[in-house]
This record gives sequence, structure tokens and C-alpha cells, in this order.
Amino acid sequence: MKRISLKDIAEVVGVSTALVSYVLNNKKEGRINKVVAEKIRATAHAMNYRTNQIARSLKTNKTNTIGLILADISNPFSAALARVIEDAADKFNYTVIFGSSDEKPEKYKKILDALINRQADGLILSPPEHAEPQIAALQQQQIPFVLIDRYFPGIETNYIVLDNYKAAFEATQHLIDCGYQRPGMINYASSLFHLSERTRGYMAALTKNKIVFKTEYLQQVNNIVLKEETEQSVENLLQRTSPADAILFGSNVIAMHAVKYINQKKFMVPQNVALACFDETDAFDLFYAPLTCIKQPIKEMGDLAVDMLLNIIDNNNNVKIKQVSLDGELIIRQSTKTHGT
Amino acid sequence: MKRISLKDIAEVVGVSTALVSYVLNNKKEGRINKVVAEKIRATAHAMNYRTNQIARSLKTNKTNTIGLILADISNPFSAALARVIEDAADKFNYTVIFGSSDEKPEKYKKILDALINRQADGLILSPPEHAEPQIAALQQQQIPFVLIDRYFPGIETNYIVLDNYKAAFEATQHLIDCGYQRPGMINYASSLFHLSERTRGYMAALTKNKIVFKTEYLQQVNNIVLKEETEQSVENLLQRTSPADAILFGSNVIAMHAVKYINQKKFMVPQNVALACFDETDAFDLFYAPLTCIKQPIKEMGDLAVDMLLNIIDNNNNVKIKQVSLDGELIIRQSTKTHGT
DNA sequence: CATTTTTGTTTAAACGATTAAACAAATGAT
DNA sequence: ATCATTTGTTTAATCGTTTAAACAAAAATG
Repeated sequence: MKRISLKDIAEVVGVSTALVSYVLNNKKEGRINKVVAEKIRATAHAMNYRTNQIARSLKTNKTNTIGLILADISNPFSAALARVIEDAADKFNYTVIFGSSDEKPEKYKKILDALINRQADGLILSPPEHAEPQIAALQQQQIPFVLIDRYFPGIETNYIVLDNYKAAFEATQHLIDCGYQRPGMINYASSLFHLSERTRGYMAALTKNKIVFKTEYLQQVNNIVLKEETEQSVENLLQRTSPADAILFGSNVIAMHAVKYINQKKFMVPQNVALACFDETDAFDLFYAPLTCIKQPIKEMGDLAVDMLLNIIDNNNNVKIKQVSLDGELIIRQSTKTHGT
Repeated sequence: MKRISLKDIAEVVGVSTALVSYVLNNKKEGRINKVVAEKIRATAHAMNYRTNQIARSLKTNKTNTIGLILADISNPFSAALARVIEDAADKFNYTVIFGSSDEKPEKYKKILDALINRQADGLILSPPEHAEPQIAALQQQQIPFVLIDRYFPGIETNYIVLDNYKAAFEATQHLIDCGYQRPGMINYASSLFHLSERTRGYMAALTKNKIVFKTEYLQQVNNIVLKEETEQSVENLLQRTSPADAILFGSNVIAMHAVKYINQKKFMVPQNVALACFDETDAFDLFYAPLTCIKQPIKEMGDLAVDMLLNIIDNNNNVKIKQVSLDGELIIRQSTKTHGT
């Protein structure tokens, strides 16, 4: 079954391909004979013609495609973001090509190459550690892109992120306000700025409240052996002479592992330990003490990312750099019920 | 910043574009002067050349792209499937373009068109209700595709699905074996075959065990107002003179809504009501009575789908139709602990 | 009625790659 | 020395669009 091309329609109708193209694209509005135009349209429809986007893209240098790289599409946060971006892109007739970096720079690079080779008009990226060179290269090649969720403070780029410092600060402050005096934190051992901002926010809240920071209260876990290290970290925080009485988790994934473990070990929440975490997740609603969490404005982030990106694309990269830091929303639930009652 | 083309390299090196193409694609292996070849490669690298896939695709009629349509990428089941497919595709150097149908035929159609226009080499589809005409059209146009998760019994297509009948049967049998005598079910009000198979499996298990089926025990919920109807259904099942003592949920989404409601209403699981559901989800691990569930072989499904699809693509559609029904795995947990102890 | 303008359509180049076929020069065979 | 083969490279067509420019015929203008 051969695909129908403009040429096929042109032959059937007995006109040139140019005319067919003009008609089907509604160009040269007034100038075309209505009867002929209608005939062309009818024939195109009858023959089930569909534009060959590849050919069009080659000519117009436009693919109407957005490349998206996230950490892991199967993680609820990534998935939700992907969904928002997909919907936003669709509104402007853009299609999304995606890949999961798994936080691995090599994989990230590979996907990035694939997206560029496929001539994506622009990119929305959530870069892993050590992706600075690739980001710089994109800038140098003037490829339109927007960072989302993360950015590198050393490089001037467009980005949309959560105000992680503020969010962590507020969450920690909330724990303290509830009467918890030894809040610990479990966060990724990572050089990613957005993650260290979370740690910084946590520490700042301690300082502000004159709580002496102890290194043992800040547990760092490695993404590769996340489950094991998270469990160990929970142990480290809770099984000590002066155990943490609250924990802030650096992400929903960490929280998930931790809560499962805490559940299994029968620590009581919030009596033995209060919990709060980044990223809202349905899952925590089922826990007997639903988790207080920092809800990221995913919809806003995705919409903004697409808007910004399309703006850059449309204006051929001549757009002032825009860096957006959005506020999270602290959703308070059972897991941080006021202490000491 | 102009993108570098073969022509640019050819000019710099002082050869024809053809030669550059041959070298960079490792064609005409033996015949090319090693020195020249090396020079071309070096120049290409120095100029940061990247193949214009669009141009290549136009000529070769191959995009190395798989189109993927799922119900909703932000649903964990879809996301997990997407991830597996992405990884599998990547192994064969294919990239994935995706869209979420939201179970809406019009949206599905729109995405489908976009994917076809973009000349995806093949499609992996999870079609919504009423998508039969589109499927038939694909066949007629000889576009390679594989259905996943669902299929239409009236149309002979390649597909990979869960054996939903068997899975539902086994889950129901398990409930009965645990001593529950009035198992109900909440499933989608949908004409989708895979969903009705679930219902059929449930009913067959009742019959097999000589349990009289009562219509009130089978609650149907509408996807558009899922939360409300699910809650109502739970009510309908549990607040009656002879309430259901167990419930099988037709999906993780239904289960999620239901469990939240059950939790809120303080029904005890499994004492008041045992629960089992389709689709394994992390979330249910946090519930005080983790849910017994039917785990779909997502990895296998995704891998198989990609394998089958690439096989069809490579063999130009001259492949025998393959219809695969995979077994689910019943994972037994607290929510169906033996009754009556 | 000659000229200009408008209307309707076609011609042809271009996008950036691939690749069969042609070609020239070097090497080998007789 | 002549012809055949091998080696290395180029020519040119092609994929399916888009679109500026050219063109022809019809209508309007003076």
C-alpha cells in the first residue's frame, strides 16, 4: 500500500503539485479557483492523503516536535510532568519525543543526541549530574531549550524550578513548630543543586530556631542502592541514644522506601517520629498517617516550560533569559500532627 | 549558528558529499582511501557534524521511531509500560513518540494521525473504546502496529495482553478459598474487551463455586466520574443487609479511590471486607493491609511488543499474526487474609 | 484597443541526505 | 603494449514537500 503524495493527487486532479500544496495548506487564499480547490480537497480526502511531515520538516526546517528528557518516566513525579507537558505541547500542535536519563550522564547524552538528530525544535530537560558540558554545548549551538526541575547555577540558562530552599525551610520550620526538636533529613548524596538547596533549607531552619545541627541527623543516600541506604539511614536516625523525632525526606522515592521500612519496623508515626517529604504522591494517602508533603506546582511548571520554550523557538532564540523559581505548597497531614499531646 | 551538513564537510575536505556520506556510514568499506576517510571523519568531528535524521528519513523512508499511545502516561501502569518500551526500543536504536488518549476516541485519533504523519515506522497502541475503525484503517494502510493491554476480538490483529479472564478468575477463586462468600466486584462500565473479560472471570469463579451471582455485587463505574461512582459503589456493596465481604477491583485506579474511601469510612480490611485488585502499585504497600493484587507482566509485555513490532517492520508486514495472552501473577497479601479466624 | 491589473496556475529550485551508476586512474594480466 | 580489473571518487537522481518567481489568460482601466 503506497502512501499517497501530493504528486498523486496532482495527477488525478490534473494540476501541479504546487497548487495542491497551496490548497491543502490554505495558502494564497483568495487566488485559487474555488471549484478546483474543492476538487483537490475532495480527492485528497478520498485518497486518504496525509502530509508527509518528514518531507515538510526538511523543507521548512521545523518539526513541531519537543524533545523531553526526564529522570525516569516511571516515577510519578516525572510521569505527571510528562503528562502536563504533553498536553501543553499538544495545544500548540507539538508532539513530544522523550527519554529517561536514569540520572546517568551517558544515557542523558545519548538521548540528547537522538533528540537533536531528529531535529526537535526545542528541548525540555531535567539534566542529571555532570551534564554541564552538554548544556553549554546546547547554548553554543543555539538549540532552544528550557531546564525544568533542576539547573546549574554556574550556567546562565532558562529554567523553571521549585524554590527548593524555601520549601525545605518551610517544611522544617513546620516540623519545629509542631514541637519536634530533633528533625533529621534523608536526602540524596548528589551534587545536583536543587537537592543541595533542599539540604540548605533544612539546615537554615535549624539555625534559625537555634537547633544545633548534628551531622548524624543529615543522612545522605546513594541513588544506585537507594532502598538499602534509605533503610540504613532510618536506622541511623532512629536507633540512637538521642533519636531524631522527625524526618524530612528529599523526595517521594526516598520517602516511599523509608515509610515502608518504618511501617515494617513498627515505628509509630507521628508518635515516634514525624514525617514530611518532597513531592505529593497518592500513595501516602493510604498510610495510616498520611504524609505531610511539599507539593510541587507541576501543572504550572509544565505549562510554563512549554510556553517559554515555544517563545524561544518562535523568536529564534532572541529572548531574554528567564529563570523562574516557583513556590511549593506545604500540605499538612497526619504525619506531622502536633507533638506532645 | 548554522547546522553543519554533509556539503559543508565535503567542501572543507575537498571531496563530494557522496564520499562523505559513504565514509560516515561505513559503506563501501574497503574501497575508500584510508587517509581521506580519516580526514573526513576528523573534519566531521571537528565541525560537530550530526546527521540530519529528517533528511535521512525522507530518503530512506525510515524514521527509527516508534509511536506509542497509552491511556494516560501519568497512570503508574501506563508509565511503567512506557518505560519498558522506551528501554526496549532504545536497544534497537529506536526513539519513542508518545501520546495519552485519556480513553477518548477523538483524542486517540488525533494522536494517531500525528504519529502517522510523522512517519513513525510502527505503532504500539492501547486503544480506547470505539477505536475499531482506526485499527481497521491501519490494517488497510498496512501500517505496522501491535496492540498492547487491549484488543478487539472482532479484528484480527497482533496483540499482547494479560489473560484477564484467567487473572480475574484466579483472584476471585482466591477470595473464595479464603472463606469469603459474597465477593463483589467494582469494574469500569466499558465495552472494552479486556475489562469485560475481567468481569467474566469474576462471574465464572462464582459459578464454579456455586455462588449465586447477584447483580448488586457487580458495580460498574464510569471513568469520567470515577471517584464519585467508586465511592458510591463501595457504599452499595457494603451498606446493605447482606453486604459483600470481599471486593475485586477492576484496576489500580478504582482500587485507589475505593481504598481511600474505605479507609476514611473506617471499614476494616480484611475483617469487614477483603480486597484484591488488578495492577500492582507501590501505593498499596503503605496501607495497613497491603492489597492482594494481580501483577501484570509489564516488562515482558513491553519487550514483546517492541520485538513483535520491529519484526513486522523489518519484514515489511509479511509476518504471521501473533496474539499473545500472558498470565498475571496473583500476589497475596494482608488484604485477603483468611476469613473467620 | 492598448495597457495595466488581477486571477489562477505552473515551473523549478531547494531542504540534506542516500545510492546506483558512471567515470578516471592505477594496477594487473597476457 | 594492450586490454581487463581493481580502486577511489564523482555525478546525478531521488525522497515529498514548500514557495518564490514566472507565466498565461481574463478582467479592468484609460
